[in-house]
Amino acid sequence: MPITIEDLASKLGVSPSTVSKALNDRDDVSLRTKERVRKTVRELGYQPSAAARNLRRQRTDKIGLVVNYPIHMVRDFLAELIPGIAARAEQSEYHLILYTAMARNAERIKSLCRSREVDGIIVAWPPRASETVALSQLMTQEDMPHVFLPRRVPHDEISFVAADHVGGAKALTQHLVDLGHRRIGFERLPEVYETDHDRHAGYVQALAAAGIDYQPDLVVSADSSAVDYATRSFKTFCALPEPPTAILFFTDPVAIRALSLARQTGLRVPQELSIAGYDGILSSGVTEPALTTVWQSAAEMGRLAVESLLQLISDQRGAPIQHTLPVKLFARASTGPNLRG
Amino acid sequence: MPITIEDLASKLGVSPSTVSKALNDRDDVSLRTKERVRKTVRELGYQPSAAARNLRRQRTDKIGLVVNYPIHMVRDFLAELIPGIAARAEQSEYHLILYTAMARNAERIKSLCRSREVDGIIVAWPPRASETVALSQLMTQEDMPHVFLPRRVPHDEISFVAADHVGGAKALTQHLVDLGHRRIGFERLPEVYETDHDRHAGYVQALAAAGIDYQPDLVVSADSSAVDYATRSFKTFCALPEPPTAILFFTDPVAIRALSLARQTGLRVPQELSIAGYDGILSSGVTEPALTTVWQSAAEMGRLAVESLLQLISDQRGAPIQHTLPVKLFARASTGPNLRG
DNA sequence: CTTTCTAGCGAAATCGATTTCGTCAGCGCG
DNA sequence: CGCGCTGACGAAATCGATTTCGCTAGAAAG
Repeated sequence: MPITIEDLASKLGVSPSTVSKALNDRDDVSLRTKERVRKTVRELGYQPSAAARNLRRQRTDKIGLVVNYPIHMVRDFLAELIPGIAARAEQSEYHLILYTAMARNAERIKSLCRSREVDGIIVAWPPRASETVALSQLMTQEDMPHVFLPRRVPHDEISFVAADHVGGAKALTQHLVDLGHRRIGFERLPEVYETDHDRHAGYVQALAAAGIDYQPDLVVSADSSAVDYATRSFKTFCALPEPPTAILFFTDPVAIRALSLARQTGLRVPQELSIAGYDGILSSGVTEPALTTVWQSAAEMGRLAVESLLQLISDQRGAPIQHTLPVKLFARASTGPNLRG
Repeated sequence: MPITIEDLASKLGVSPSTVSKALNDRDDVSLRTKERVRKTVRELGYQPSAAARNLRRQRTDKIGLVVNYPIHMVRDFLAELIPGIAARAEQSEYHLILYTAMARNAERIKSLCRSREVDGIIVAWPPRASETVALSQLMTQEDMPHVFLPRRVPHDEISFVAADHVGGAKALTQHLVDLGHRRIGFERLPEVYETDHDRHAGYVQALAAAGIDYQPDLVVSADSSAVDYATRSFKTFCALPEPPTAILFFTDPVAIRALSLARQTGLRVPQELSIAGYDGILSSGVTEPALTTVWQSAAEMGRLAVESLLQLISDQRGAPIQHTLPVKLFARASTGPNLRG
């Protein structure tokens, strides 16, 4: 039903090849003919069939975003990331296709590669390095350019865009040290995650730089399988013989939960306890007191991921691209001077 | 480079047509052959080329989401909407393509229709009914099924999924009336927007039902062009000879801003002033005090939009589908009994 | 005047699937 | 035995663009 290139050609009295070449600005078409073609295209509102050109050109001008994680757990981040990706992609005449229902399913990613419905893939949130490596190998075999997000992958051949979690945790810890804290609690996840490893390293580095001894009992492993592990972690800290005067929680939601637990317990924040989060979700600015946190710009990561991917797509055999973005410290009211010595 | 149907066919010693028919489960292929084909497909990991089948079948199994609005203004809603849409679409083997950079650009929507790269379109946020109608006509001409979101369109032939803003504003107003308020401030937008019209209608209805006279000076038009119109609206309310004891703000962010302005002014919420928002953004639950608001489930709207769209796609000439979803009242701590008589 | 280019165009192949239509073998039936 | 029917398959057309490869006419060169 829509106008085809053939319709156009016969209306102009030329062949379809000429029309195609005119539209793609090849140099074996006269200027006069190009003008005529373009004029008629505008008049008729001709738009080439995406399917036909995809088939012939063997590319689609689309990139895929595979979210390999329960979406509700990363909503805030996605809310920034997706517009960031889409905006940058559209600048280069690419569009974004979303694949959300393929959690941990290598089989589906393989199908996606083979169907060739995208020219490249951004994979978000495979939290373990081992999974990441497996997925990367699979996509490499299928000749599918790809970039991982939002954490580094300890592997030279894999492209990623990550936030600098060493630097982030270090900056937060440093901030607390500057406020006079010396007993700083640190909530961590099981060490299989690179992110946890990095943040812990940042914490350790900042302590060392300040000449503070590392005290293992101030580091609490969150039992993320428990329903309300925020409460659990918080209580563990409070139950210590000598509780910390400041605590770094692993994510903002946990820290926000801790804020209200502290209120319930009658602990004043930040006078009696400083609390900091991590990740800079949208809500963190409006709590009472406002939460100190570090922020990784998801939109910026998305933008960079697209740029890296486009480069991988054009440079057939280019080197992997790895970006580590600085994170920014937001020192707010939930952290304050250590008044307990 | 990837395996084609021809490779498969020659490996099996049958024709491509037979392979295709086997995979599409046609009944002029023997069961034995089907089994053989399926087995080999699994072994080789064959996946049909999306472009080729799109071209031949004249459909793509993809739907487009056109966000016709500055994204940063609707981030919270999008964070819910997009996963809702994607999840429902993927249940039916559809995928979602995002188009964000086509604000107010009918030309680009027309191109999208003609390129046939999607089978249907969900259009989010054309705030004015006139725009909506124009876009709808355009897409109808191009034979492109489409659904609008997230507000009603005053037009019988246009499909949409909307939240019930009359009901929402009514419920909020009623809630305040129940708390003993009789001077209830209402912030509104210019009336060109259906949403504003509906909410105002709900406010008026609730007042009437409670036997309270409508007082024009309690209704403040927000000057949404001003940078900090939240402050402006708030001050206008406070400057009234007889200020309201409760205020309904147009959106949660404005209400959240009002909360902190009230704190600065020394006005206690809710004892001296009740404040309510609208839209149920994620942050609203963590303010101090927690914000009373109404919530429209964006995920649910997305789900419904996809279902409507799929139906429009299959029923070539089906009737338009219109859904108005109830909104839910979240009565929280920012509204309380009227203590000022 | 012949030969050689070159600019500009078109015919046809191509991308990889689906679908239509025709073929053929085998079977049942009169 | 001949006819029609059916089940199973393949050849070829098709979707709508792009790209390769010729072809031709006229200009330039000798």
